[in-house]
Amino acid sequence: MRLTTKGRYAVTAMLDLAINRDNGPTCLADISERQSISLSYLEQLFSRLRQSNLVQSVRGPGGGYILAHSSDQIFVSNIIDSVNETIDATNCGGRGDCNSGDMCLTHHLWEGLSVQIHDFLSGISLADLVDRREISSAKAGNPTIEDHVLRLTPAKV
Amino acid sequence: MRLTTKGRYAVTAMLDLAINRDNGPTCLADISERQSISLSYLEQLFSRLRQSNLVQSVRGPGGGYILAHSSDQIFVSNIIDSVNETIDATNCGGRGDCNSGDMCLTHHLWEGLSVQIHDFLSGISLADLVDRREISSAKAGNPTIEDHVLRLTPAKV
DNA sequence: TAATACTTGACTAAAATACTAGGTTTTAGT
DNA sequence: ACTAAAACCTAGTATTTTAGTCAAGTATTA
Repeated sequence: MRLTTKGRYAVTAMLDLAINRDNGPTCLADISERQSISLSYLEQLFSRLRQSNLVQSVRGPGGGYILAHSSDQIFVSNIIDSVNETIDATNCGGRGDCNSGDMCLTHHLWEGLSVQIHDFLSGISLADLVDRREISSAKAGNPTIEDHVLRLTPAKV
Repeated sequence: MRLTTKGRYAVTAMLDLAINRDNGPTCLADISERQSISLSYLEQLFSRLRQSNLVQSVRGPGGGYILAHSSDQIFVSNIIDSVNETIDATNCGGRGDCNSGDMCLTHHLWEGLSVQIHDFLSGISLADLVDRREISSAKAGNPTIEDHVLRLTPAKV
């Protein structure tokens, strides 16, 4: 989980798509102008979004991008995961060969926290943002904060 | 709100401090060895943490750093805010002189989302992490997810 | 008084971010 | 068939951030 302006750009662009959904495919040039994001940077972002099957492209004149799913099925976490590489939370490259077990404490700890945040953002859909609804727990089926429990390995420091 | 390995380092180091609290001040060299973070990088991070009044330094032999408050009064959001510059969510540098009002839509939108995440991390204290307790809502007074409502300006796209 | 420990600042390398430039396909419309 | 609009692709570049090193301090106290 990485949270920077890059993710904001992607969420903003996807939101633009969701808002203009009724007008058919939205071309990147329009998004670029409306949201003040460089066209080529958008192309990079949408390349990833397309590979993640969050959008579908329509080539040729009048083409552009459309959401691959309904806006209540696309969540902020999906978008951010799509454009950001995930952080390697381990110090040993995931091999688990760390000395004295200390790394495993902090590794699992941060991983748990990261899951928390991820689950939280999994509860906010594009539809939520568009409709300005209360997020999470307003919709049945979404995990509420009470559902998230940190599960950690025993401390050893 | 920015979420990278830098914040993870800071949270990890602060957690190390919380765990070793009973042994008096903890020196950065010990944290460096236990958590595999370079000493000088820790110095940079703790310079910020001290300026934010999250830790206090004890100079001289046997010195080190101690938490400036009890571990249930220090929250993950405090730590991350301390070491990361905040993102400017506006395209116009906060002057609000954006054309056609589109920026203000996305600006307020992202700002609202950012507040959500921030409030969420404000519900997780160092004590929660140390004790591996259920986070948030397990403690009275912490905001629950239901308390957070996105407040946005009217759309205009 | 010397060891310990924090402070400060300058510097560097690597990575990520944001953008630029210049193409190539694809395809709707004429 | 031609044209233009759009996706799509590749490569490069500038800036910022991240992560860390190095060096020369200052303060504390055993």
